[in-house]
Amino acid sequence: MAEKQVVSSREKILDVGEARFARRGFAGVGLREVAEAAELSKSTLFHHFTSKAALYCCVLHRVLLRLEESLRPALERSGTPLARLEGVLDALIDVLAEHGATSRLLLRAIFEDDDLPEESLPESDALNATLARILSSMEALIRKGVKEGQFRPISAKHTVQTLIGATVYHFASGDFGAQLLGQPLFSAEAVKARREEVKSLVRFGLTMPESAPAGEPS
Amino acid sequence: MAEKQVVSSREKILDVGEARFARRGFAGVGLREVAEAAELSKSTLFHHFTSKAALYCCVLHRVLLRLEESLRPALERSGTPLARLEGVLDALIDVLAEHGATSRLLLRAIFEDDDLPEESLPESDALNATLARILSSMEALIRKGVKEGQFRPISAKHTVQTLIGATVYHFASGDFGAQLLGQPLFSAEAVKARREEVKSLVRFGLTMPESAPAGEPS
DNA sequence: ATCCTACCCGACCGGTCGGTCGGGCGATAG
DNA sequence: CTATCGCCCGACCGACCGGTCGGGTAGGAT
Repeated sequence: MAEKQVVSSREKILDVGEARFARRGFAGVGLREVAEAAELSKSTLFHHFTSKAALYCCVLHRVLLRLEESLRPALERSGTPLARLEGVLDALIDVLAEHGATSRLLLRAIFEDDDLPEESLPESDALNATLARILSSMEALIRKGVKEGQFRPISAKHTVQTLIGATVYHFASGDFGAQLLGQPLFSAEAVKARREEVKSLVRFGLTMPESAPAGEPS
Repeated sequence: MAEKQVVSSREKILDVGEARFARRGFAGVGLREVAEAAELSKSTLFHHFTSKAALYCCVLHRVLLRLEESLRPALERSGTPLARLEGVLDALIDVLAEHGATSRLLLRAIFEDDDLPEESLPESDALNATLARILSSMEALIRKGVKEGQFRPISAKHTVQTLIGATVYHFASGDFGAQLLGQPLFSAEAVKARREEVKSLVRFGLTMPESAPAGEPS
């Protein structure tokens, strides 16, 4: 018998932790709340996880592993880099849309460097390795293909949200985002590059007709 | 005498709160920590603010007011909508780059709906009104101008970060983001529109030469 | 029957949380 | 002089925090 119950206690704790941490963040969630929602005693949490921080890392790691698994087929499929990248983004969007908590968790993990204590748990190391794997494969894909494409419409609301989102996100990323980018986020070069990029996105977004042809009659 | 000291206690509390809340979030900051950093007693915090939530709202509101003030000249300047919007984004980038805490605070305010207790403080209402003002004026500007523009280079790293950032941000926005967008974030139409938008951004980003001509010789 | 292991629990620990209370201090008004 | 007011403080509160402890229970191996 592989599983003791319909769903193991460990998985149930991770499920609850994923939902709770996504909604209120690391500091905002109490272990009593998690235990109660998982229909377990708080002591049992410490039987499965060594600390609250370890539980948090395990939750994040499971999310990243699930994400990697969802992206892998698209990454390994044959075809042009553009088609493969679009497939990856399709898969990314699908998995984010399916699990509402995933993106919140990722965003927190990316821009909340200070949630966890400074010491690095073994769980956090495994987590970072998985994240690095995902990012490097996507970056390699982008770096490989330089193609031209045709435009697609974006509504004004989508445009403003994307611009604000991308910009706020950029500067909100902190040390973690700087690590992704490979240079300090607030350096003069980075600010200048960001500015040019946003201007380009604006010009790009504004070339799109505002009415959406894809469904949505309202 | 308008000011009692070089900087009033109230402003000092707001300064400390801004930095701390940006770094660790609402639940992650204790009032003792704030009081100590502001060189005041914790009791004094409650003399100036009715509760921790009220203090948090006042911090956010001050940030938004400062942001609105920075954007106003660019918004009111004459010129084409494209030039004005670029000026607004310039100002936005400048203010975000200058105050590192601002963007983190904004991101939290946008995607952490559950940080604050459910009841709406009077402070939070004023805050939401200011946010709505800023967003509507930017959206009106975008909606007004549909122009074509020339491209600017984006590096692969910038591209992947923007794509991930914009996408994660989109799905991380939750109820607050759905309010910005005017429709549910996870509806089939929204997912489809988002997918098309991201594809367009990919094609757009990939048409850019990867070497940057604008300064930056390294 | 005995032992071991995995799993789970209630009770409890020291410490910290947001928030309250009564009073002290200095300036201004009468 | 006293009264008042804005500002500030130390001491304190009940509730809750993350984490520990000793014990209980079921099952598989011997």
